[in-house]
Amino acid sequence: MGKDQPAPPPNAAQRVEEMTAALRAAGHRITPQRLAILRVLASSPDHPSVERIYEQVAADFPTTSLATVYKTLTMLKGLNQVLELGFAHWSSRYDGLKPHPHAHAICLGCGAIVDPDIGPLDGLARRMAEKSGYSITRHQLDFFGLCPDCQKKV
Amino acid sequence: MGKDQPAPPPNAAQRVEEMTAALRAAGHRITPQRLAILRVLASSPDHPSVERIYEQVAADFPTTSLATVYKTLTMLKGLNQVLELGFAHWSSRYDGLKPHPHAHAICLGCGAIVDPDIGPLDGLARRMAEKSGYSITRHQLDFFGLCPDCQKKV
DNA sequence: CTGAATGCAAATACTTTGCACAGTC
DNA sequence: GACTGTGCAAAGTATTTGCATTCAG
Repeated sequence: MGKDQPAPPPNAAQRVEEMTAALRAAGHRITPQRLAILRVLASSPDHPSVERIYEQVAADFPTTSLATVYKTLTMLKGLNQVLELGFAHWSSRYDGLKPHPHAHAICLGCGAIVDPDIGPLDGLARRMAEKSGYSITRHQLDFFGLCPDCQKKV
Repeated sequence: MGKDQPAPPPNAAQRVEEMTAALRAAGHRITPQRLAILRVLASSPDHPSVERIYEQVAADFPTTSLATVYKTLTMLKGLNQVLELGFAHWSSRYDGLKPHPHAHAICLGCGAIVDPDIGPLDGLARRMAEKSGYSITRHQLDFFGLCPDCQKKV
């Protein structure tokens, strides 16, 4: 049992299935380590960092290495089974529950990340494509501020 | 004379003034190195990297160091005189012309960055604040894809 | 003159890579 | 049994920091 872990989402088991299937379909093997990583991803609505995923995996699987976590995440990213939230000054965070681009709010105080549905960005993406001439394949929208808890602490 | 540098924007001189004033107002000194950095920022619509800024500054000012460029940019960031576009797997890029958050399109082929006006994100920011309870102070919206030139090359 | 800024080099943080061994299919 | 995946350690990249020297105000 973790510290203040949010409740695992209802579709966790299903997501593990999907990710497993995607790996197999791409000709990759399902090792115990990978399965453990998938389970962590599928049950973490809090967008864990590599380090955090590693800690949780290492709990049941002490011999796991950070490198394996990195490699697995890179693989899942390539299969669009996990969304990487990359930042300049902090380590990346990962979303294995909704592996398609969507807006996030990041707390500058404690690092908490949430992703309520605020509607699609298709309109903006289309306008950007038109005005820039770029062919857009991916996007990242991050709002930075303070979460309710950290607002109180100031 | 640079390589394929875009034309410097008309308000370059004015922006140098503004940035200089902001530095002075904050009690910082205007050194030749800093002035050179400001000039590069004010005349670069292409969102240069630190390395690129450094190269240009070093052209007229061979003794400049990367550390100074980093320190100056951090300072300007704090004064909201430059916008940092931070990414996970590439070095940050800087916008000294429009130092307030706005959408960008990044070419995954050549790294070109453009920022046509696609309208404000206030609505989304408000919705995110309401739904998340976060107090939002800053945002970053990036579209990734291929620029017109790189589309041809594929 | 005096304290802030520079420039060098060393340190840091995160991520990737090479390779021998282990374990899945 | 073949060959991918793992885990360790070393390498790589981007950025920050410490400190003696220099210089702007």
